[in-house]
Amino acid sequence: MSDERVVELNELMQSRRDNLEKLKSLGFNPFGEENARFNASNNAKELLDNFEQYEDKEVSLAGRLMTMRGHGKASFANIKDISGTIQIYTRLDEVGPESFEIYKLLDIGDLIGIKGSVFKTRKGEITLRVKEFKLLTKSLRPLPDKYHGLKDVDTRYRKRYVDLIVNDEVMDTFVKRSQIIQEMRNYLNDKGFLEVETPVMHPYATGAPSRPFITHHNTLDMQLVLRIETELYLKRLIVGGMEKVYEIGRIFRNEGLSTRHNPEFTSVELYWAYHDYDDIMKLAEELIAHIAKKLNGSTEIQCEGKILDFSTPWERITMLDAVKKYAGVDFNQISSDQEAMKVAKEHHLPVEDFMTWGHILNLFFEEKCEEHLIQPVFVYNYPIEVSPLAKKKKDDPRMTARFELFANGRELGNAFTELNDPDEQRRRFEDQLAERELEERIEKHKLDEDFIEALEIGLPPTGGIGIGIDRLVMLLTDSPSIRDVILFPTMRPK
RNA sequence: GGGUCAUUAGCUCAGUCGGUAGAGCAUCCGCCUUUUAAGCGGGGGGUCGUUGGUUCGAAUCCAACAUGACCCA
Repeated sequence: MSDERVVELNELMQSRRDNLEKLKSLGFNPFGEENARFNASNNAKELLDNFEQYEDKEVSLAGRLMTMRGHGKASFANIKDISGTIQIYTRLDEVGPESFEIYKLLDIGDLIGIKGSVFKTRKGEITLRVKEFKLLTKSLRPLPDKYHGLKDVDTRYRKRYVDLIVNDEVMDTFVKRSQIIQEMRNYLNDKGFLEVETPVMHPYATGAPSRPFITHHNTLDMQLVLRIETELYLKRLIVGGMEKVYEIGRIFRNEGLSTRHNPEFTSVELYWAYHDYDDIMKLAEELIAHIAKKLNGSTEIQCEGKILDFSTPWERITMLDAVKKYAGVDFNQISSDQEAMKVAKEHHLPVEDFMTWGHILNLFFEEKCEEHLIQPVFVYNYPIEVSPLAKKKKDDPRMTARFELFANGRELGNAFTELNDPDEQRRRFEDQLAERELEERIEKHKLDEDFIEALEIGLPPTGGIGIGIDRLVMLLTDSPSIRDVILFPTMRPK
């Protein structure tokens, strides 16, 4: 720390550094001890929930000092740990004059360890009566207002550590996020799925229609891209005989930011050999119902003022029926691309020249139906044009054995019976690439020859699904923005 | 990419018609041994996002830029 820097400190920070210097001069340097463990006997919630058990008993606790209310020769304060907040009460005549002098050098935000006993104040608040305390870390910057907290969203996302300290619901959301992922693993592991890790850095972008982030490997002197999906590597593992695999991991898409999109996000993809999309549908609804029940004790979820019921089985509707129901257009009565285009224009949909019957059906679905899908629902049988990796329906070659699951008007997952015919897969990839060129959107896409080769070795009949973890967490924690469920969302540097 | 809004003390916010800025919390000093948004008395703290412009004079009006939020594509 240069002298120049010290001069820039404002009054609030200077006062904390002054207190630190006073503590050091008294022989207490909170940063100076390498053996600074503090073994707390309890957390705040245990003491609050089990007062009868702990009343007048000696306990210890560690946490952050959140508020202080001095009373001359005594003081009340609140201590917060991950479980909650408990009041402490410190008296000059109980800790002694030397300790009380040190107590007076504490600041809000300091981390302290306390030994004491539990009692109830006159007003009935369960309180820890301090016998000894130890300053574990000095906080050198002020925390936000104890009452109004930190509201500025920009600061909340950039300084998430402060957000977590002062906004309890933020901590709650991220604890739940962790539990959701844990329950997902528990469920899949119990079913015999194998968790695997496939490369994050790919030689080129494949599989999904998205722009990649591009990077470079120095020694190999080659371009690499960050993955935009995990699908093709996981299916290679099914070829290899793994039979039931899943990967929970980060995906990177070089696209816009919004309340529903962050450039890096987390997905789970799973693949199940010798099964199909019907089996995956049952697995998906059970998986999510399981997570909801573990998280909230119920399959009913409160979300944006609505009650969403995840109890199984969920509603199932074909895309054709959904479009008929919500857009009032019966694509069974439309046979040509020209006719479909005409109807789309009548409905003022943003059509593009390359679009065919299936694209337009899908466009109707996206534009007119998705927003109505509030209760959990599987929409199945997707047009082949928008499903390059899904198996064609035997009885209707325009359609694939694919479904997406929706809740609260948003897509949560995408699944299908995997296309395993290598020659058809090659044709679909080629069509997809040709379409990309027409759209002039995508660069650096190449046909994944090695994946085709894997299919030639033989992919068993397989069902697979990808679920957006962030969107699932948004739903289950009633968070309106994806930035509320990602600890450090992508931001421009200030 | 387009539109709307926001940016004032560490935090949360006022600031009227253009006249060089206020409150609560926090902080500092004094008093206070069951308070709890503790209380009482006193003090300090600001390049009003940045850069220009208009004006005798700009937190305030105008423009550009920066960052963010919301809506649209």
